[in-house]
Amino acid sequence: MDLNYICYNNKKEMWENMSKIMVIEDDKLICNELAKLLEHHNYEVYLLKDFKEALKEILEVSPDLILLDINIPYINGEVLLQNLRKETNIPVIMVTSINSEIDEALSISYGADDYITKPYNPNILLLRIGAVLKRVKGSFNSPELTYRELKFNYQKGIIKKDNLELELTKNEMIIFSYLLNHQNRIVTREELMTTLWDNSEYVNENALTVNISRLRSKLKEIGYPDVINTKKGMGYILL
Amino acid sequence: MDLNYICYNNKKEMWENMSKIMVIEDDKLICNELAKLLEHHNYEVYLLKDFKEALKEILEVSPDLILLDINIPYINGEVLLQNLRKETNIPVIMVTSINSEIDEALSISYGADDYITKPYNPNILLLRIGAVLKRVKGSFNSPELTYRELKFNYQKGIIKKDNLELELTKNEMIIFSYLLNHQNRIVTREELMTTLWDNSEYVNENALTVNISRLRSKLKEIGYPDVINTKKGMGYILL
DNA sequence: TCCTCAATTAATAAAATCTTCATAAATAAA
DNA sequence: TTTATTTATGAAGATTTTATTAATTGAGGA
Repeated sequence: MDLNYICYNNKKEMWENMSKIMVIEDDKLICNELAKLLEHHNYEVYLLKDFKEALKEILEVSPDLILLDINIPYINGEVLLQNLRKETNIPVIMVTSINSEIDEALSISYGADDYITKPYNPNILLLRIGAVLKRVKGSFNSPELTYRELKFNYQKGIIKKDNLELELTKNEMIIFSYLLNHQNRIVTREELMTTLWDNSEYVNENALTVNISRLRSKLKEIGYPDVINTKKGMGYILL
Repeated sequence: MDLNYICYNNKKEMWENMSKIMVIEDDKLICNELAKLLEHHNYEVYLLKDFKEALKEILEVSPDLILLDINIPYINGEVLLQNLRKETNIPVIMVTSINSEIDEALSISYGADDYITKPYNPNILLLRIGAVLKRVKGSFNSPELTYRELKFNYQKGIIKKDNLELELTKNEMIIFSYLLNHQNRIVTREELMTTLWDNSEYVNENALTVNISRLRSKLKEIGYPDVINTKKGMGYILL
């Protein structure tokens, strides 16, 4: 059978959790790079090199997201987008050439969910993809924050070290990620309190202490006993 | 010139004391109200209505704080926040819609310094803004004050010399940073007293002396025995 | 309904830092 | 040199802040 698209990353056992992304792009180089990038981030990638039957194949594959290059020869990406929108709501991220602001405005008015200009930063692309998928599916692979040898996945609520996994509770996660995101300074207890409990009525001061204590002991379990440093009278800081 | 942001309150003579706040929000009504509110409280307000070039303009304006609406169309505020965090530590307060608990949690995981839900009480917003600014006040633009070969990081509460690190306690930090910020003159003991204990009369004169003594011995540890110079009957000065 | 687990409170313990005290040193004045 | 005044230091003791552990509550799942 003569497939018009290529599917990378066909580890079937993972399919259920993976998001399908269809890339419509005529430049082979970019195509391959994109495929690698996305594959590496656990997306299931389909490449489409031209617009022949594009619509049909989109409907067949039913990707979770389409990355659409607007400068495909012979046909205008916007037209495809317009046609697509008549059939489905699959989110589309338009990839436009540099400084074509008009395109940006237009693609959105035609129903693109986001746009990105070439040349783009791969990380930004990934973030945008993640954001769009999250909007649509309510879930997406949130990037993992790393701290030393630890990988912290907020969405899943786990910290990984090699193949050790640590499950954090909601409060522990909030504390850890706040500290993680402010490694450069002392974080006051007050700050953590508002982060955890907003302006909620009165919550015992000690609740925070207890939560930190538990978080510490969990971190200790995987060999990080002294990462949360107490600055008495000032707050905490991640070492 | 076609500015993408608007600057309110441009009384130049006040700029130095004023904090710049960049508001990223698409709703014009809210925008204007916010601008009025903040302006009225002597903030220098910049409005950004969409995300085109947001990052670039943020870096250009270099605000002291960013108020970021998470529900801007086309792109996700979280993505901007993530990207922003790669470049700078400008504090961000996320403004989230009412029933988006996920967003609240996420904004923290992405490194927001605080969040507030719509509709918000203006006074609470102001308080939060004040709190965040106070945290970073003074030290934001130059997180590390240098003194000879010493780097004093107020936010981390440490003094570094090469790879030696000295941890200071709260009082020691207050004293050292005060001296550091007034290197050019003699600082009276009285001044230091009020800085440390405000006006509480009940504190023994000697408490200050003892605190200075300890600070000195710590500085001595890293090879700076004589930096705090006593001017008998007058005060202290940093050599 | 009961059970489980996380979150909070409560009670107590442990630290770290701060202040005081007693006394010594340093400087200025007489 | 002597004396007075100011500052230094070292070691308690006190205070405040944070930790720990256990008990209670409360929500969600079996």
